[in-house]
Amino acid sequence: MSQDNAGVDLETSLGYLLKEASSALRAAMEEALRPFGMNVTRYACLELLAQRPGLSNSELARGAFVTRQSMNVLLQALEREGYVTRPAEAPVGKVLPTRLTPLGRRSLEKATAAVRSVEVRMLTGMTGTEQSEAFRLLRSMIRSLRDAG
Amino acid sequence: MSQDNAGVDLETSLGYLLKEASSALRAAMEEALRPFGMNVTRYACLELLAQRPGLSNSELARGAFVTRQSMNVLLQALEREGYVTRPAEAPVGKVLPTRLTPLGRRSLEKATAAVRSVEVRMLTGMTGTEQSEAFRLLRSMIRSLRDAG
DNA sequence: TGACTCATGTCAGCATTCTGACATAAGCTC
DNA sequence: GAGCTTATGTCAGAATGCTGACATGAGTCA
Repeated sequence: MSQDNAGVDLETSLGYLLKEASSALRAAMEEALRPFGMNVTRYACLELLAQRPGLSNSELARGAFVTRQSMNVLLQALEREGYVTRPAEAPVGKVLPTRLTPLGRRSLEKATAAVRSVEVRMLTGMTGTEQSEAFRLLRSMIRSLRDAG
Repeated sequence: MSQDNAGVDLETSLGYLLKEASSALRAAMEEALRPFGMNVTRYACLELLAQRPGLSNSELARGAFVTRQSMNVLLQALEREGYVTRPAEAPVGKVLPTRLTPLGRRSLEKATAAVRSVEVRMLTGMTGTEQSEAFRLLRSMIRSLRDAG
């Protein structure tokens, strides 16, 4: 197993495990969303808009962990397909507040159940205390990464 | 804050937080690797080969969380640039065992220090016990996701 | 041996996301 | 107001990763 090397040991690296968990979660979500003709980024965008109506393109991009250019492409598609609406002109500045249409809301509701079942499955076997602890530890990692970013 | 909706509350979703942590880690690693002309997938491939020489294309793909088609493209580039070698013919079956060249090893060594510093930074403020706990909890999530995948 | 299943390497085409660039608007300082 | 910085929306091109498909080799089982 070549234990005595100078590199990062992937078997015991928390960063590698984090990537592995995230990859498994993403795969499970993509699979769950496929029947609805949706992918993770699309779902994240709709879910963000459901919880915080009027978010701008850039805010949605940050919330879905993609660039604002990528989110712009997605929003144009969602708008064309009638899932969201944006005013033709910015009420203030350049920011275009986006909102779900009834169609978008219906589409989201169907997908939400599937996504929630994936999250429930992921938490199987963990107590409430352990879930809180996982939450706290992940928050700590995020903060540390950002601080000296 | 629209608390009383039926959707997944992103503010308290462990899945969302997992994605956020993974995204922050990836961004930090890409930034750390950029000075060396490397990205995360490239680094993961070299690191895997350093720890387990002779891995095949498919095995590397699984270890780096990409498809074997993507890894194949990467390996062809790494081979062309002289970082890895593969036999012209498979010793057994179709599997082509890949190995680092001295150039590949030197390239990896320079990047490893940068990557390790990112991981150290991420773990800042966590005790050894907490790191073990994080490891255990992530493993649990991965297992649960795979089981009914 | 033959049929079946599974894993592998690889090619081609497509989808998604990114980087680079530009114009514009808001806020802040002098 | 003038100048600077920052943030935004958007377009264009490039990089990256994925799905689909095919041929091939190994293992299993009747």
